[in-house]
Amino acid sequence: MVDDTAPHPKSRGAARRAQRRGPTMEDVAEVAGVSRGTVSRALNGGAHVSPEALAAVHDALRSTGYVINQSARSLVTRRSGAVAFVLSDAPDRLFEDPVLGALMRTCTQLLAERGSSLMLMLAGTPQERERVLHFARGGHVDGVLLVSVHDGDPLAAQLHETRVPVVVCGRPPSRGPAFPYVAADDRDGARLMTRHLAGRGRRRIATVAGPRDMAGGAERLQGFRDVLGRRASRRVIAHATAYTIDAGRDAMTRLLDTCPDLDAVFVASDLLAVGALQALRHAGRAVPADVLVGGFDDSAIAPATTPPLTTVRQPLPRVAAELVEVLTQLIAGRPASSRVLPTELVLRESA
Amino acid sequence: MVDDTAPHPKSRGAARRAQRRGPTMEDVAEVAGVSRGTVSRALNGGAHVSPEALAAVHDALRSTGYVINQSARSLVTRRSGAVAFVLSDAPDRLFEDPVLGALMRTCTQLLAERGSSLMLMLAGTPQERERVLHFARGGHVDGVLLVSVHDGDPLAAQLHETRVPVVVCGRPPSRGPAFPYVAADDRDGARLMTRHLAGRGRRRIATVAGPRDMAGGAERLQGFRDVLGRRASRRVIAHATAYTIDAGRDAMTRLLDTCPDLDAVFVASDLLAVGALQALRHAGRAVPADVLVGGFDDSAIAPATTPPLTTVRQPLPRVAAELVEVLTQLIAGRPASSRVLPTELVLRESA
DNA sequence: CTGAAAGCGCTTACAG
DNA sequence: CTGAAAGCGCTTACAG
Repeated sequence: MVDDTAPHPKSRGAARRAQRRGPTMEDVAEVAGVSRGTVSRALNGGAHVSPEALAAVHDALRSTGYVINQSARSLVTRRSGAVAFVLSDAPDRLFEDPVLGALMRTCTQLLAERGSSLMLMLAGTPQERERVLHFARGGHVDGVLLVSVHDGDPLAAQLHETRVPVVVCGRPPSRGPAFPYVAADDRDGARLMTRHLAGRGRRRIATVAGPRDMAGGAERLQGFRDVLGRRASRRVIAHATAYTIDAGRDAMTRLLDTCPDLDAVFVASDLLAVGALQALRHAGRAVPADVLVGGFDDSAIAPATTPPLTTVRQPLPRVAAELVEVLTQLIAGRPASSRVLPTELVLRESA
Repeated sequence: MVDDTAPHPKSRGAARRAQRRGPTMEDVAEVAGVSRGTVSRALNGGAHVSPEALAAVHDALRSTGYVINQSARSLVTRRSGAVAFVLSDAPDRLFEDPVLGALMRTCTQLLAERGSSLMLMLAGTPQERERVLHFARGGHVDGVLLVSVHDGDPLAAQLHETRVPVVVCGRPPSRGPAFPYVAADDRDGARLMTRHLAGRGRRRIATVAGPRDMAGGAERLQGFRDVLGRRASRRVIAHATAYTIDAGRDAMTRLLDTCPDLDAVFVASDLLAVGALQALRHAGRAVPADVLVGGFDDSAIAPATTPPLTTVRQPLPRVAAELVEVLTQLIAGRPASSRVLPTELVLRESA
């Protein structure tokens, strides 16, 4: 006769389940009639597991409704399964930009397909940056996607010290650590647009450049200069203070002041172009009759401006895909190199 | 004489550090001259720890550069420290909307202040939804912020079964599970705008309503009807198929067809209004001279449309704050009730 | 192929 | 107030 009141293995599992803990790997093993180790192996690729055991485990998995405990797994594998999407610039107004949304969305999706998650992190303030570093050092994330870095950004250098895998979106400033990056070919895109403007017979071509210290800005301005040479005098260049509609309006207004006879303008982002169009309208200049306006990005807003915006397309889905790909390589310990993706001119009505 | 070659406790820690594992709580305890338990207590509020021990631990914390291992902590506390921000609708075009960006940004920030992280998750496809459920069941997230649910969304019901804390952004469909929600007062906002339109002497007021099955849409339409009564015939209502610029243009075009004599239109979102303005312009109707246009949201695009958009402000920062607050309560096991936040009219030039 | 066992780094009753 | 110890749920050499 056995003492039925004595606790035995089976009752433990039952009790645990009763208190809503969810089945553990031990429970699955019990149901499948194998050991915990075998269940684990079956879950992780199924190498060194017999077909029968595999089948039994799979049955047990569904019958128990097993869900792995990621914390327990992470504790031993030292992989969190998450990636930080870090907005390195003061992101107050950054979120207005559809470009960012598109990037975030595609990254989230591609990461999910690889079983990883996107953790959104802000890094505009010192405390926020400290938090990012903390996450990197503590292994809370396996890698970081660094978006919108600007010159002299302290975060990049600090991240470098943590040795966490990092890939930068956009060409990073030359003075920071040499992280791999993925960027659209900003310079060539700017050349494409500037040439287009010049090709339409305009003589006085100006540009609203991006903020001086931000990724992409310098490249696009350089492309503009490549085509225009000495004609690209300072009077013809206005730097926006941020990538926002308001900043675009202000910069365009200044441009109209310093260079009233301009007949075309290359604006370094679509959002800036929305502002530039406003300023032009306000000044009574017709687009494209009096002034040709070319944007950059081909974001969701471009076809919706008045008139619809001729712009340079950044291949955002590809940027996102390469970003995720490169980071995945890095996390796996494999080397990965930067990629620069081609841009293309998208003709609409503004130029 | 002691055998110096024998491994002893201290050498273990040193070896571990050498292989770049980072200091553990054990190391901190050793440096502070206390036990691991005391370090843990010091870290978790410092209750039942003497001032001296506390000081010693804090010194050791900085001198060792200790960073907690979140996985280990989560394993025992059953708290992940992360919250899922779930985009329940097919999010293809959703990310265009600055409203979403603002919401995400503020939530991320407020969550960070409370030591939690925002995990972005898409839930447009069955696989994506399954992933969300998996995360909820597996405790990978402590709670979920459900954004943009629509009628008949299967995710809500399934999430309910997992018993994970959920708070919905926007008024959830009446037939789903009764999650607490945080919403702007859509109905009252719509009334405000419709009354404003009527107050400016317009006789033929139409509306571009949101998609039939989406959160907010029904409420805003109801508010419109509240004011207009029987005058709100079907001819005067066009439903957009999504909250996008394109859908706004299409809906406005249809409206112009069915109700060519309209002299004012209440558009259920700013992004839709951008499209509506395009359609109006294309049809040669001057805004506001011929047609008054009122939007909803007061998103970043509103001041930048042509003409600047009169709209209804949703208090997004407050929505985000309440969302985080309610979810925090729920996670802590305290009950929390829904909140509806007041909206206000923002007068610009379109109406 | 498979099981027993050690170990990942914490937290938290339990004694004292 | 504090330490010793159990335990959270996994993975992964190590034997067999």
